[in-house]
Amino acid sequence: MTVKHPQPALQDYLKAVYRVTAARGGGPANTKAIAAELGVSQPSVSAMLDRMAAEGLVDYVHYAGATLSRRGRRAALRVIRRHRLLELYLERFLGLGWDEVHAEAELLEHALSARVEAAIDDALGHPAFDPHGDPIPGVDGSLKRAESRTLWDSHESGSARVARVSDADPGLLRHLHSLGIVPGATVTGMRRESGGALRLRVGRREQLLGREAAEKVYVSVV
Amino acid sequence: MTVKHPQPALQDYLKAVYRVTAARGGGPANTKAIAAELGVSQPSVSAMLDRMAAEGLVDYVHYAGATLSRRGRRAALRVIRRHRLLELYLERFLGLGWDEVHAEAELLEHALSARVEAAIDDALGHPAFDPHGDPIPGVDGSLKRAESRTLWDSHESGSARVARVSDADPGLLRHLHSLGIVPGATVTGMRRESGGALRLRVGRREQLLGREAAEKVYVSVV
DNA sequence: CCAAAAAGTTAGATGATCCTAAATTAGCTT
DNA sequence: AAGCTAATTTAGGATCATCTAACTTTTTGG
Repeated sequence: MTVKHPQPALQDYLKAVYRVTAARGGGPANTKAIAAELGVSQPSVSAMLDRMAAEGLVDYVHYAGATLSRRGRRAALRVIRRHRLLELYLERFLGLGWDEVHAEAELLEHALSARVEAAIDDALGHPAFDPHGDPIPGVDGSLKRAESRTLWDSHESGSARVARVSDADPGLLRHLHSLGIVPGATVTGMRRESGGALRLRVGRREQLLGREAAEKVYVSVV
Repeated sequence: MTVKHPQPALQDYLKAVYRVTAARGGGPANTKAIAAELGVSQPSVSAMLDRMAAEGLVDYVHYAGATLSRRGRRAALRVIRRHRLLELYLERFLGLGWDEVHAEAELLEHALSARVEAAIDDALGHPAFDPHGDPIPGVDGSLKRAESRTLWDSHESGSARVARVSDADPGLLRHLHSLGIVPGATVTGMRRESGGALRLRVGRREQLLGREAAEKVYVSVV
């Protein structure tokens, strides 16, 4: 029998194409980056992109890369919506730490029916952002634009508001949390130190944050 | 060392062997019944039982049937635990109807990590029964014995307490709910009618319940 | 007690997803 | 513009879970 909804693997590829495309400012996603994103070999990506192109989910030009079609984008946003709703739900209602929720949501997102998705959305009061500050797409595929300026790059502004934090690395998340760097927090007095660190203040604590980490925190300048 | 859960299909087979074995009072589960339980062909079952036997999950004698090994039983109870915890959680915390929760739990149960399983168990206060009155196995594999006397067979007792209800048929569940036949309810004045129905009272409502349905309700005589 | 029916298994194939190794293409660099 | 290198695709398999068709074993009923 034919399966009607995207398979788990397909959903992961949709997300990966979406993320890689975003990271390239809209340019086509290349095989290598998608493979890295998913922890899969490049030939696997090639093959899957062919399949997705045949199903009208991506525009795929061999050797050039893939871009989500309108349908593909809608499907990708739906997967991302479920992921982020789950992250927030797991944090709020089940007491998981913000460093744990990404991995758990990854497991659960493919098993979430529209019914339960809606129930979770209701329970959360139709939230706009997940625990890392990433915007939650609407059922209709609408999406708030995310901040793209990193904390590292905002060293010349007097102060900045933390908008979101890259979500996949639990260690980083625990570290940032311990420094008080969470969405909504205000950071001031940024100054780059020699040696690739950023000196900054959160509340009245003076801190040092490595460049690697500071580039994974996105802010709006205030 | 992420303990690798058995694959989704394997988990479904574990549950199926468990249920068929139970339905046969401990006797080995036969291929046909397992196939019917899972909606799969008999050869598929044959092949999977071979695999499960190789992994030490079942004792399988060709042409005779399969029984869960100690390990297989533990694994099956773990899957059932997750299923029933999810059913209860979905009903209590997400407002799903008792006729919906079985299907949704079926989808989610294979994606539930031990971490989230524990969080759900905590949120529910370590419950002993799911919404249909089925006992929830402990993490250690302990299990309360379930009532096995059906409402249909209790027609000679003056009254009975509903203990549990077969959970897979949403239509039946809605019907029973509308009659007030839910776990905990007390039923009195049972009398078999000609034509295969059971006359009974719930509270002060006099009702008729078909034999088919009355055989899917389990009671304790009071 | 044996032949037909029922149940079960073997054989062979399919589709999804993944892999490695080999061939091809594109993009730099000189 | 020729060649090197990095990226990509093609080729050829492997595994898992499933199917149908054909064969075998067990059960059952005259």
